[in-house]
Amino acid sequence: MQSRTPAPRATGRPRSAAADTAILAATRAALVELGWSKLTLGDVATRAGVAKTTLYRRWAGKNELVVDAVAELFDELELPDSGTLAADIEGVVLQFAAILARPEAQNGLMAVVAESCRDDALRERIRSSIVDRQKRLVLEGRERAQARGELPPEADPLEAARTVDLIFDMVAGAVVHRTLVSAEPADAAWVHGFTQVLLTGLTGPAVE
Amino acid sequence: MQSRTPAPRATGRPRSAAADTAILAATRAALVELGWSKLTLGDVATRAGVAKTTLYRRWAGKNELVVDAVAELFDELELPDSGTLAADIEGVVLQFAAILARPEAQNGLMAVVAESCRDDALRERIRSSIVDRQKRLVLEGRERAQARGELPPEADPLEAARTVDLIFDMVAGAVVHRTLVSAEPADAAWVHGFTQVLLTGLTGPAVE
DNA sequence: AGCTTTCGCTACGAGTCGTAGCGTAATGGC
DNA sequence: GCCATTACGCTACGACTCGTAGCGAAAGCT
Repeated sequence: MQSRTPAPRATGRPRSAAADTAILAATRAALVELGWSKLTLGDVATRAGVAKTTLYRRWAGKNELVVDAVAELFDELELPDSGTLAADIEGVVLQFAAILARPEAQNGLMAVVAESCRDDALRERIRSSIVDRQKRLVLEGRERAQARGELPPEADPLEAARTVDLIFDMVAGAVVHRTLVSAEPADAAWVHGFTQVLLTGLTGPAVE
Repeated sequence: MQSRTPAPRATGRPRSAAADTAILAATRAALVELGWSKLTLGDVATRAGVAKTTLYRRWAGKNELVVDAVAELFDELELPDSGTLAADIEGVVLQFAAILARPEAQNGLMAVVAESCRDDALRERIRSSIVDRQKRLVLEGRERAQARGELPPEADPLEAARTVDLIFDMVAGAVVHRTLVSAEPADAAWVHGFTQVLLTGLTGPAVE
């Protein structure tokens, strides 16, 4: 799931699974204390109680390691079934905001996204282990809302995919920008206002 | 405006303004070719035709230099007066997307934002030289739309400021996420759909 | 002139990188 | 139980970047 296992051999000493979890935890701790730029693989190895060479045997570099370490933070994301689309959105956005509020997520996420601009393999790794898992929530929430009749059904599947992508970029982008650029907390009040605008638009009912 | 001038002395040899522009241009060129992580100040100095020590005399480090280099890209941002709120939004968002499509902006922007998580001075520098200039466009566009009657006027100035912040995070966040995370172009079709959702909401008229 | 500040250049210690080499530990197959 | 195979811990290494110090020369102002 995490380190790209290079076809696990049937013979020989198996890789320590405990080392994997220790390394990823140490990476997050180092992200909190040092941030991205001052994080060194040697330091992570020391924290995790493993040799530096072990790190290089499992991950190609700092980028891949941090992606895996941060990806685990998003494992807890779940789509609540609150009964209404608005409540579903507010619930999942609040979860997302809570993860982004953690310093290890802030320090790691933007840095690897920046690196992915020049590394397609890294971008693919981010997409498969972080982004797609988030996007699935949008897909499920949309289907649920359409079943409830809260959203009009899409006939064209290609058009539907475009809409899901748009919504996803709007939701994730707004929370990320609020948290990391504006540096303000995406708290319950903000999430409520955001959901109102997303559902009814600027010209719609007053924003609460 | 760019390098934090340390109280320009009236006496002595003045700093070469040509060196400043050459350094910032060289920084952008290095961002395109090398990306953030492999960009070194020694390389920038060589490209700009100045000594490495000159760089360190003007900027505290890589972060500050890249912020100033990227900030210049946003100088061209202007709010068009298209007659309707929707057209105004589409116009300015397309401009913003065009800037974010440039590799020097992609490589530099996210990296400095990531660094700013652990450096309040850097965050303030980004805010004053990049973010606030963008936010002013939202403010102007909103006032213009309210004068036209396209948006309801806000009585409470504090509430109005909150709404402007929300809209700004939604617009900038969506474009940034689309461009840098989803890695898809924010072209005219996407901007049109985005504007529709922003104005009328998901439950409003069909997206297109 | 004389003063002040900047500039280009060189050199330096400190720190990190990623790898190679070695002996040892932990599996599965015979 | 023995052996082949792989992972592990450890040390050491060259290469590179960092940020700074020191110097003489250049470019302004009064």
